[in-house]
Amino acid sequence: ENIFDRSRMAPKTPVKNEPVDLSKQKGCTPERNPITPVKPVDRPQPDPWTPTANLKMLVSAASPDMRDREKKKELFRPIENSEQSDTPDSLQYVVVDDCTVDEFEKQRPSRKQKSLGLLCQKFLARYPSYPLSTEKTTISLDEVASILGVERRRIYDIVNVLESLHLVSRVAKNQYCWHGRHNLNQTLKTLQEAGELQYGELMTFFQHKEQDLEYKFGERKKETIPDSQDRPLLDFSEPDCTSASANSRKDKSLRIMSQKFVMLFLVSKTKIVTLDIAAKILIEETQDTVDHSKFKTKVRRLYDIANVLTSLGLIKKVHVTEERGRKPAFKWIGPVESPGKIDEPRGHSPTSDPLPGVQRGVCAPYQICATGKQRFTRHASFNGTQPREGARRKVSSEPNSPRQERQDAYCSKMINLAAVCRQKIEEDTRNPRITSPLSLLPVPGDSEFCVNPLPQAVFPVVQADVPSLSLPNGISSQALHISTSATSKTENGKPTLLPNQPFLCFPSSSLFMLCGGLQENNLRETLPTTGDAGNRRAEAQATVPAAACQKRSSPKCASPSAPVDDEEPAAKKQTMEQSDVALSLVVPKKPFESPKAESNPGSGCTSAEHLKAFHLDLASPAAPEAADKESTKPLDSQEQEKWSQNKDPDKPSPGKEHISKENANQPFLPQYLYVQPTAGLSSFNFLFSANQAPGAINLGASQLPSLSVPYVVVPSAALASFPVVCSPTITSPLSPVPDGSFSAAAAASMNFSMSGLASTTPVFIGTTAAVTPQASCAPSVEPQQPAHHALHLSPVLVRSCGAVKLDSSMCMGHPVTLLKLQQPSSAPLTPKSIRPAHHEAFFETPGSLGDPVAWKKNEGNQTRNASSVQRRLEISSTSPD
DNA sequence: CGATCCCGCCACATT
DNA sequence: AATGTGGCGGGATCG
Repeated sequence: ENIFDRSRMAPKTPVKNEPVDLSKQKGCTPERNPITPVKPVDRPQPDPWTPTANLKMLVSAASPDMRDREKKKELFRPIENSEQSDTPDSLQYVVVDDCTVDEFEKQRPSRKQKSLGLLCQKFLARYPSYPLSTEKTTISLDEVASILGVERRRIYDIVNVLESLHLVSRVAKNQYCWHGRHNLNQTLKTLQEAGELQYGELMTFFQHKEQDLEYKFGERKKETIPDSQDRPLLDFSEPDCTSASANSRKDKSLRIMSQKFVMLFLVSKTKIVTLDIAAKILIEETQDTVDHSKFKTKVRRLYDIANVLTSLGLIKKVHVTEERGRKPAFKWIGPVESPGKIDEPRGHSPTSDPLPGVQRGVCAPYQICATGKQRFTRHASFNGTQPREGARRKVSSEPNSPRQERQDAYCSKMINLAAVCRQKIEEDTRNPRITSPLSLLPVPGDSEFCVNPLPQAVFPVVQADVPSLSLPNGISSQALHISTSATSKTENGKPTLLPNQPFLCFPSSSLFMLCGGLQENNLRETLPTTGDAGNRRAEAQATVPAAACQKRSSPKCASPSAPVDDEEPAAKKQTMEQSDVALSLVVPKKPFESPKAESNPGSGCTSAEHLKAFHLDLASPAAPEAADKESTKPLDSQEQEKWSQNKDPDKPSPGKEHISKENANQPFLPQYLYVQPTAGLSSFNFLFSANQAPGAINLGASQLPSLSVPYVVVPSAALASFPVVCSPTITSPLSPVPDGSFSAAAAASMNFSMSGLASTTPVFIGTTAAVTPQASCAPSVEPQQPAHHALHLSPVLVRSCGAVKLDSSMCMGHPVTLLKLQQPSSAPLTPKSIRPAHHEAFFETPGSLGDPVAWKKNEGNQTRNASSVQRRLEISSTSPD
């Protein structure tokens, strides 16, 4: 029958679709599927000619549904039958003509027939779900478009979503490679992990709480958004595919949105996600700007994505009725793996309770591309933020070029953003870790703020461990290596710095303070339904991005009970991965605000909420762990596994101590410094403080075990001046510092997750600091602190981390030493011994600190005062020792 | 009338 | 400059 259509169509020509087909087809497929007829659907008279046509018509008349159904069948059928078609052709042909008459009815194909979902089904029908590995199916967009009788634009919609799930990959212009569902589970797993990091809490929040709350967009929207998230998870994609090459491209919103959307389902306990919640979460804007129109557009896109996912059999439409009424929603009906992932070899949690998994979170904004290549892919976090309009587009897709631009953009945006980083630890190397996004907030005045207060900001550095960032794998490789090496050295070596720490100076302008928080991922918690709800909420709230928090004051939030959270976190951790933490960096704009929002992300913000979150986090061992991990990172050597193992064990030990002692547990809020690079991102460097960040970050953070590491970013330029340094190992001591001396040290580590690869190992960078010999520098800074402390990485961390990640890690950071205000004295650690540094060092920001809670822990530090600007550093170093 | 979401303009990216 | 991509949102259709 179908065939007929085609034929008939041709003659008719009128239909727009047809014409297209013909022309295009010519090139492509005709042969293959001569049959192609399928498209006909659109056309009006579908059936007439067929024998059954009349019957059908009748049916349809009787029931629209039936009609639709029939049509669908037809559509699909063609594909299947295609072979046959030929023959009939001629016959049909004739018929067709006659038929034309029938048009009346057919005329309007009805929108449904043209739906993206239907189109997608047709598209999918053309390819085997599980193609033989041997055959490599390439898809020509033009060809498919013509065959299916649609404009290419529509095919992009489908392909983009499929690409986000790695069912296809782009190999060249107009060419995609069909992979089928072989890797679907892996992809989903990856997304789930990523999703947990990013959205775990959020989802919980929304699902439970949020609903209750209403959100009005205007306001809250922000909150929801955690901010930037990152996007990226994706790229990694299956390694295997190789197609990787293609990957890098832009991250377009559709692709990213699709992944995020899927993540939401995977993270959701109920596996049901309402459109509005999804839209809210996916709207990256941090800004309030979010407006209705934006929301509307987002929803439109979600429908597009949902249609494709529905065709894939991954979700189905449902409605949820809430208090408010019934809302459209989608339920995940695809494979669910959740449970599995959770466990991990690690085993972390159980025992660890005290320190439950820690993870460090790191963040890495980047993802690596999957492929071997190493490129960075975008930062997720960063990206997220900015994205708004123009920027987005621009985002380049390709690996190459655009990046810089973006970065630059990022920078600026970054400010706004908060990035959170997380890392997960997993035993598995394989999995790449994901990073969390970081968020940075700009501080008002930022540039200086830090500086100013401090005279040149010098910070004593402590090294803490390092935080690592996760980078995408490939990317960094080199860099990483370097760093690693450095780190490693550190480990071994000694960190020279310790003792004295040099301070760092940052150029004022460039600095920003960041606060980070940790978060865990949580998995989904269980449902909330229970009484927990309340708690949950709290959690959720916590999660909520700071911004949101800010804005809303959310009294609610306050309510949240910490305790609960704690528990959960732990549980979650265990369950889940454990430890991921996200960091967020925030720049406090103003302290005052801070209390609440300010740092949004981080600490401050939410004060209560976040705090809670933090607490939780803190409470949980995670932090410690994180620290450990970090320390480990240094090099390598240790296997990841180890590290993971170590982690647990370790944590408890040293790391914890540190952590605990300080605030670590708590609130974190560590602050970070961020320096803006003048140039593009590329130049950024981050410094981390040791601690975890407050969980704040947005999102929910809640429990993420991870640690956050604070870090600072230093602009390259800045670095230059600094002696900084890098990793301890490295030591760069060399340089003298120009200015003053600072050494920088920061070690921050970043983790990058590698994409596919693996593991995520965190990497750290060393931290030690470089020292600058000169004390000169230091002094300036704070008197309080003596500089002692150096940090080092903790051995443990190092180990663990180290090995794995080497590559991954990046290192941007230079180690820095931080001083901890509080306990400065103690500082002196042995370098190695110290390992835990983590939490130790960090900068506090007043604002962020603001939170009472958070601080409380820190209190020691003292308050940072308020001025936002000023921040002190603290190191928590190990402390007490 | 709100939920869906097709359609295709047009900006941006790539060639 | 041409062509590939794909963001985006008007407005049509569905329910």
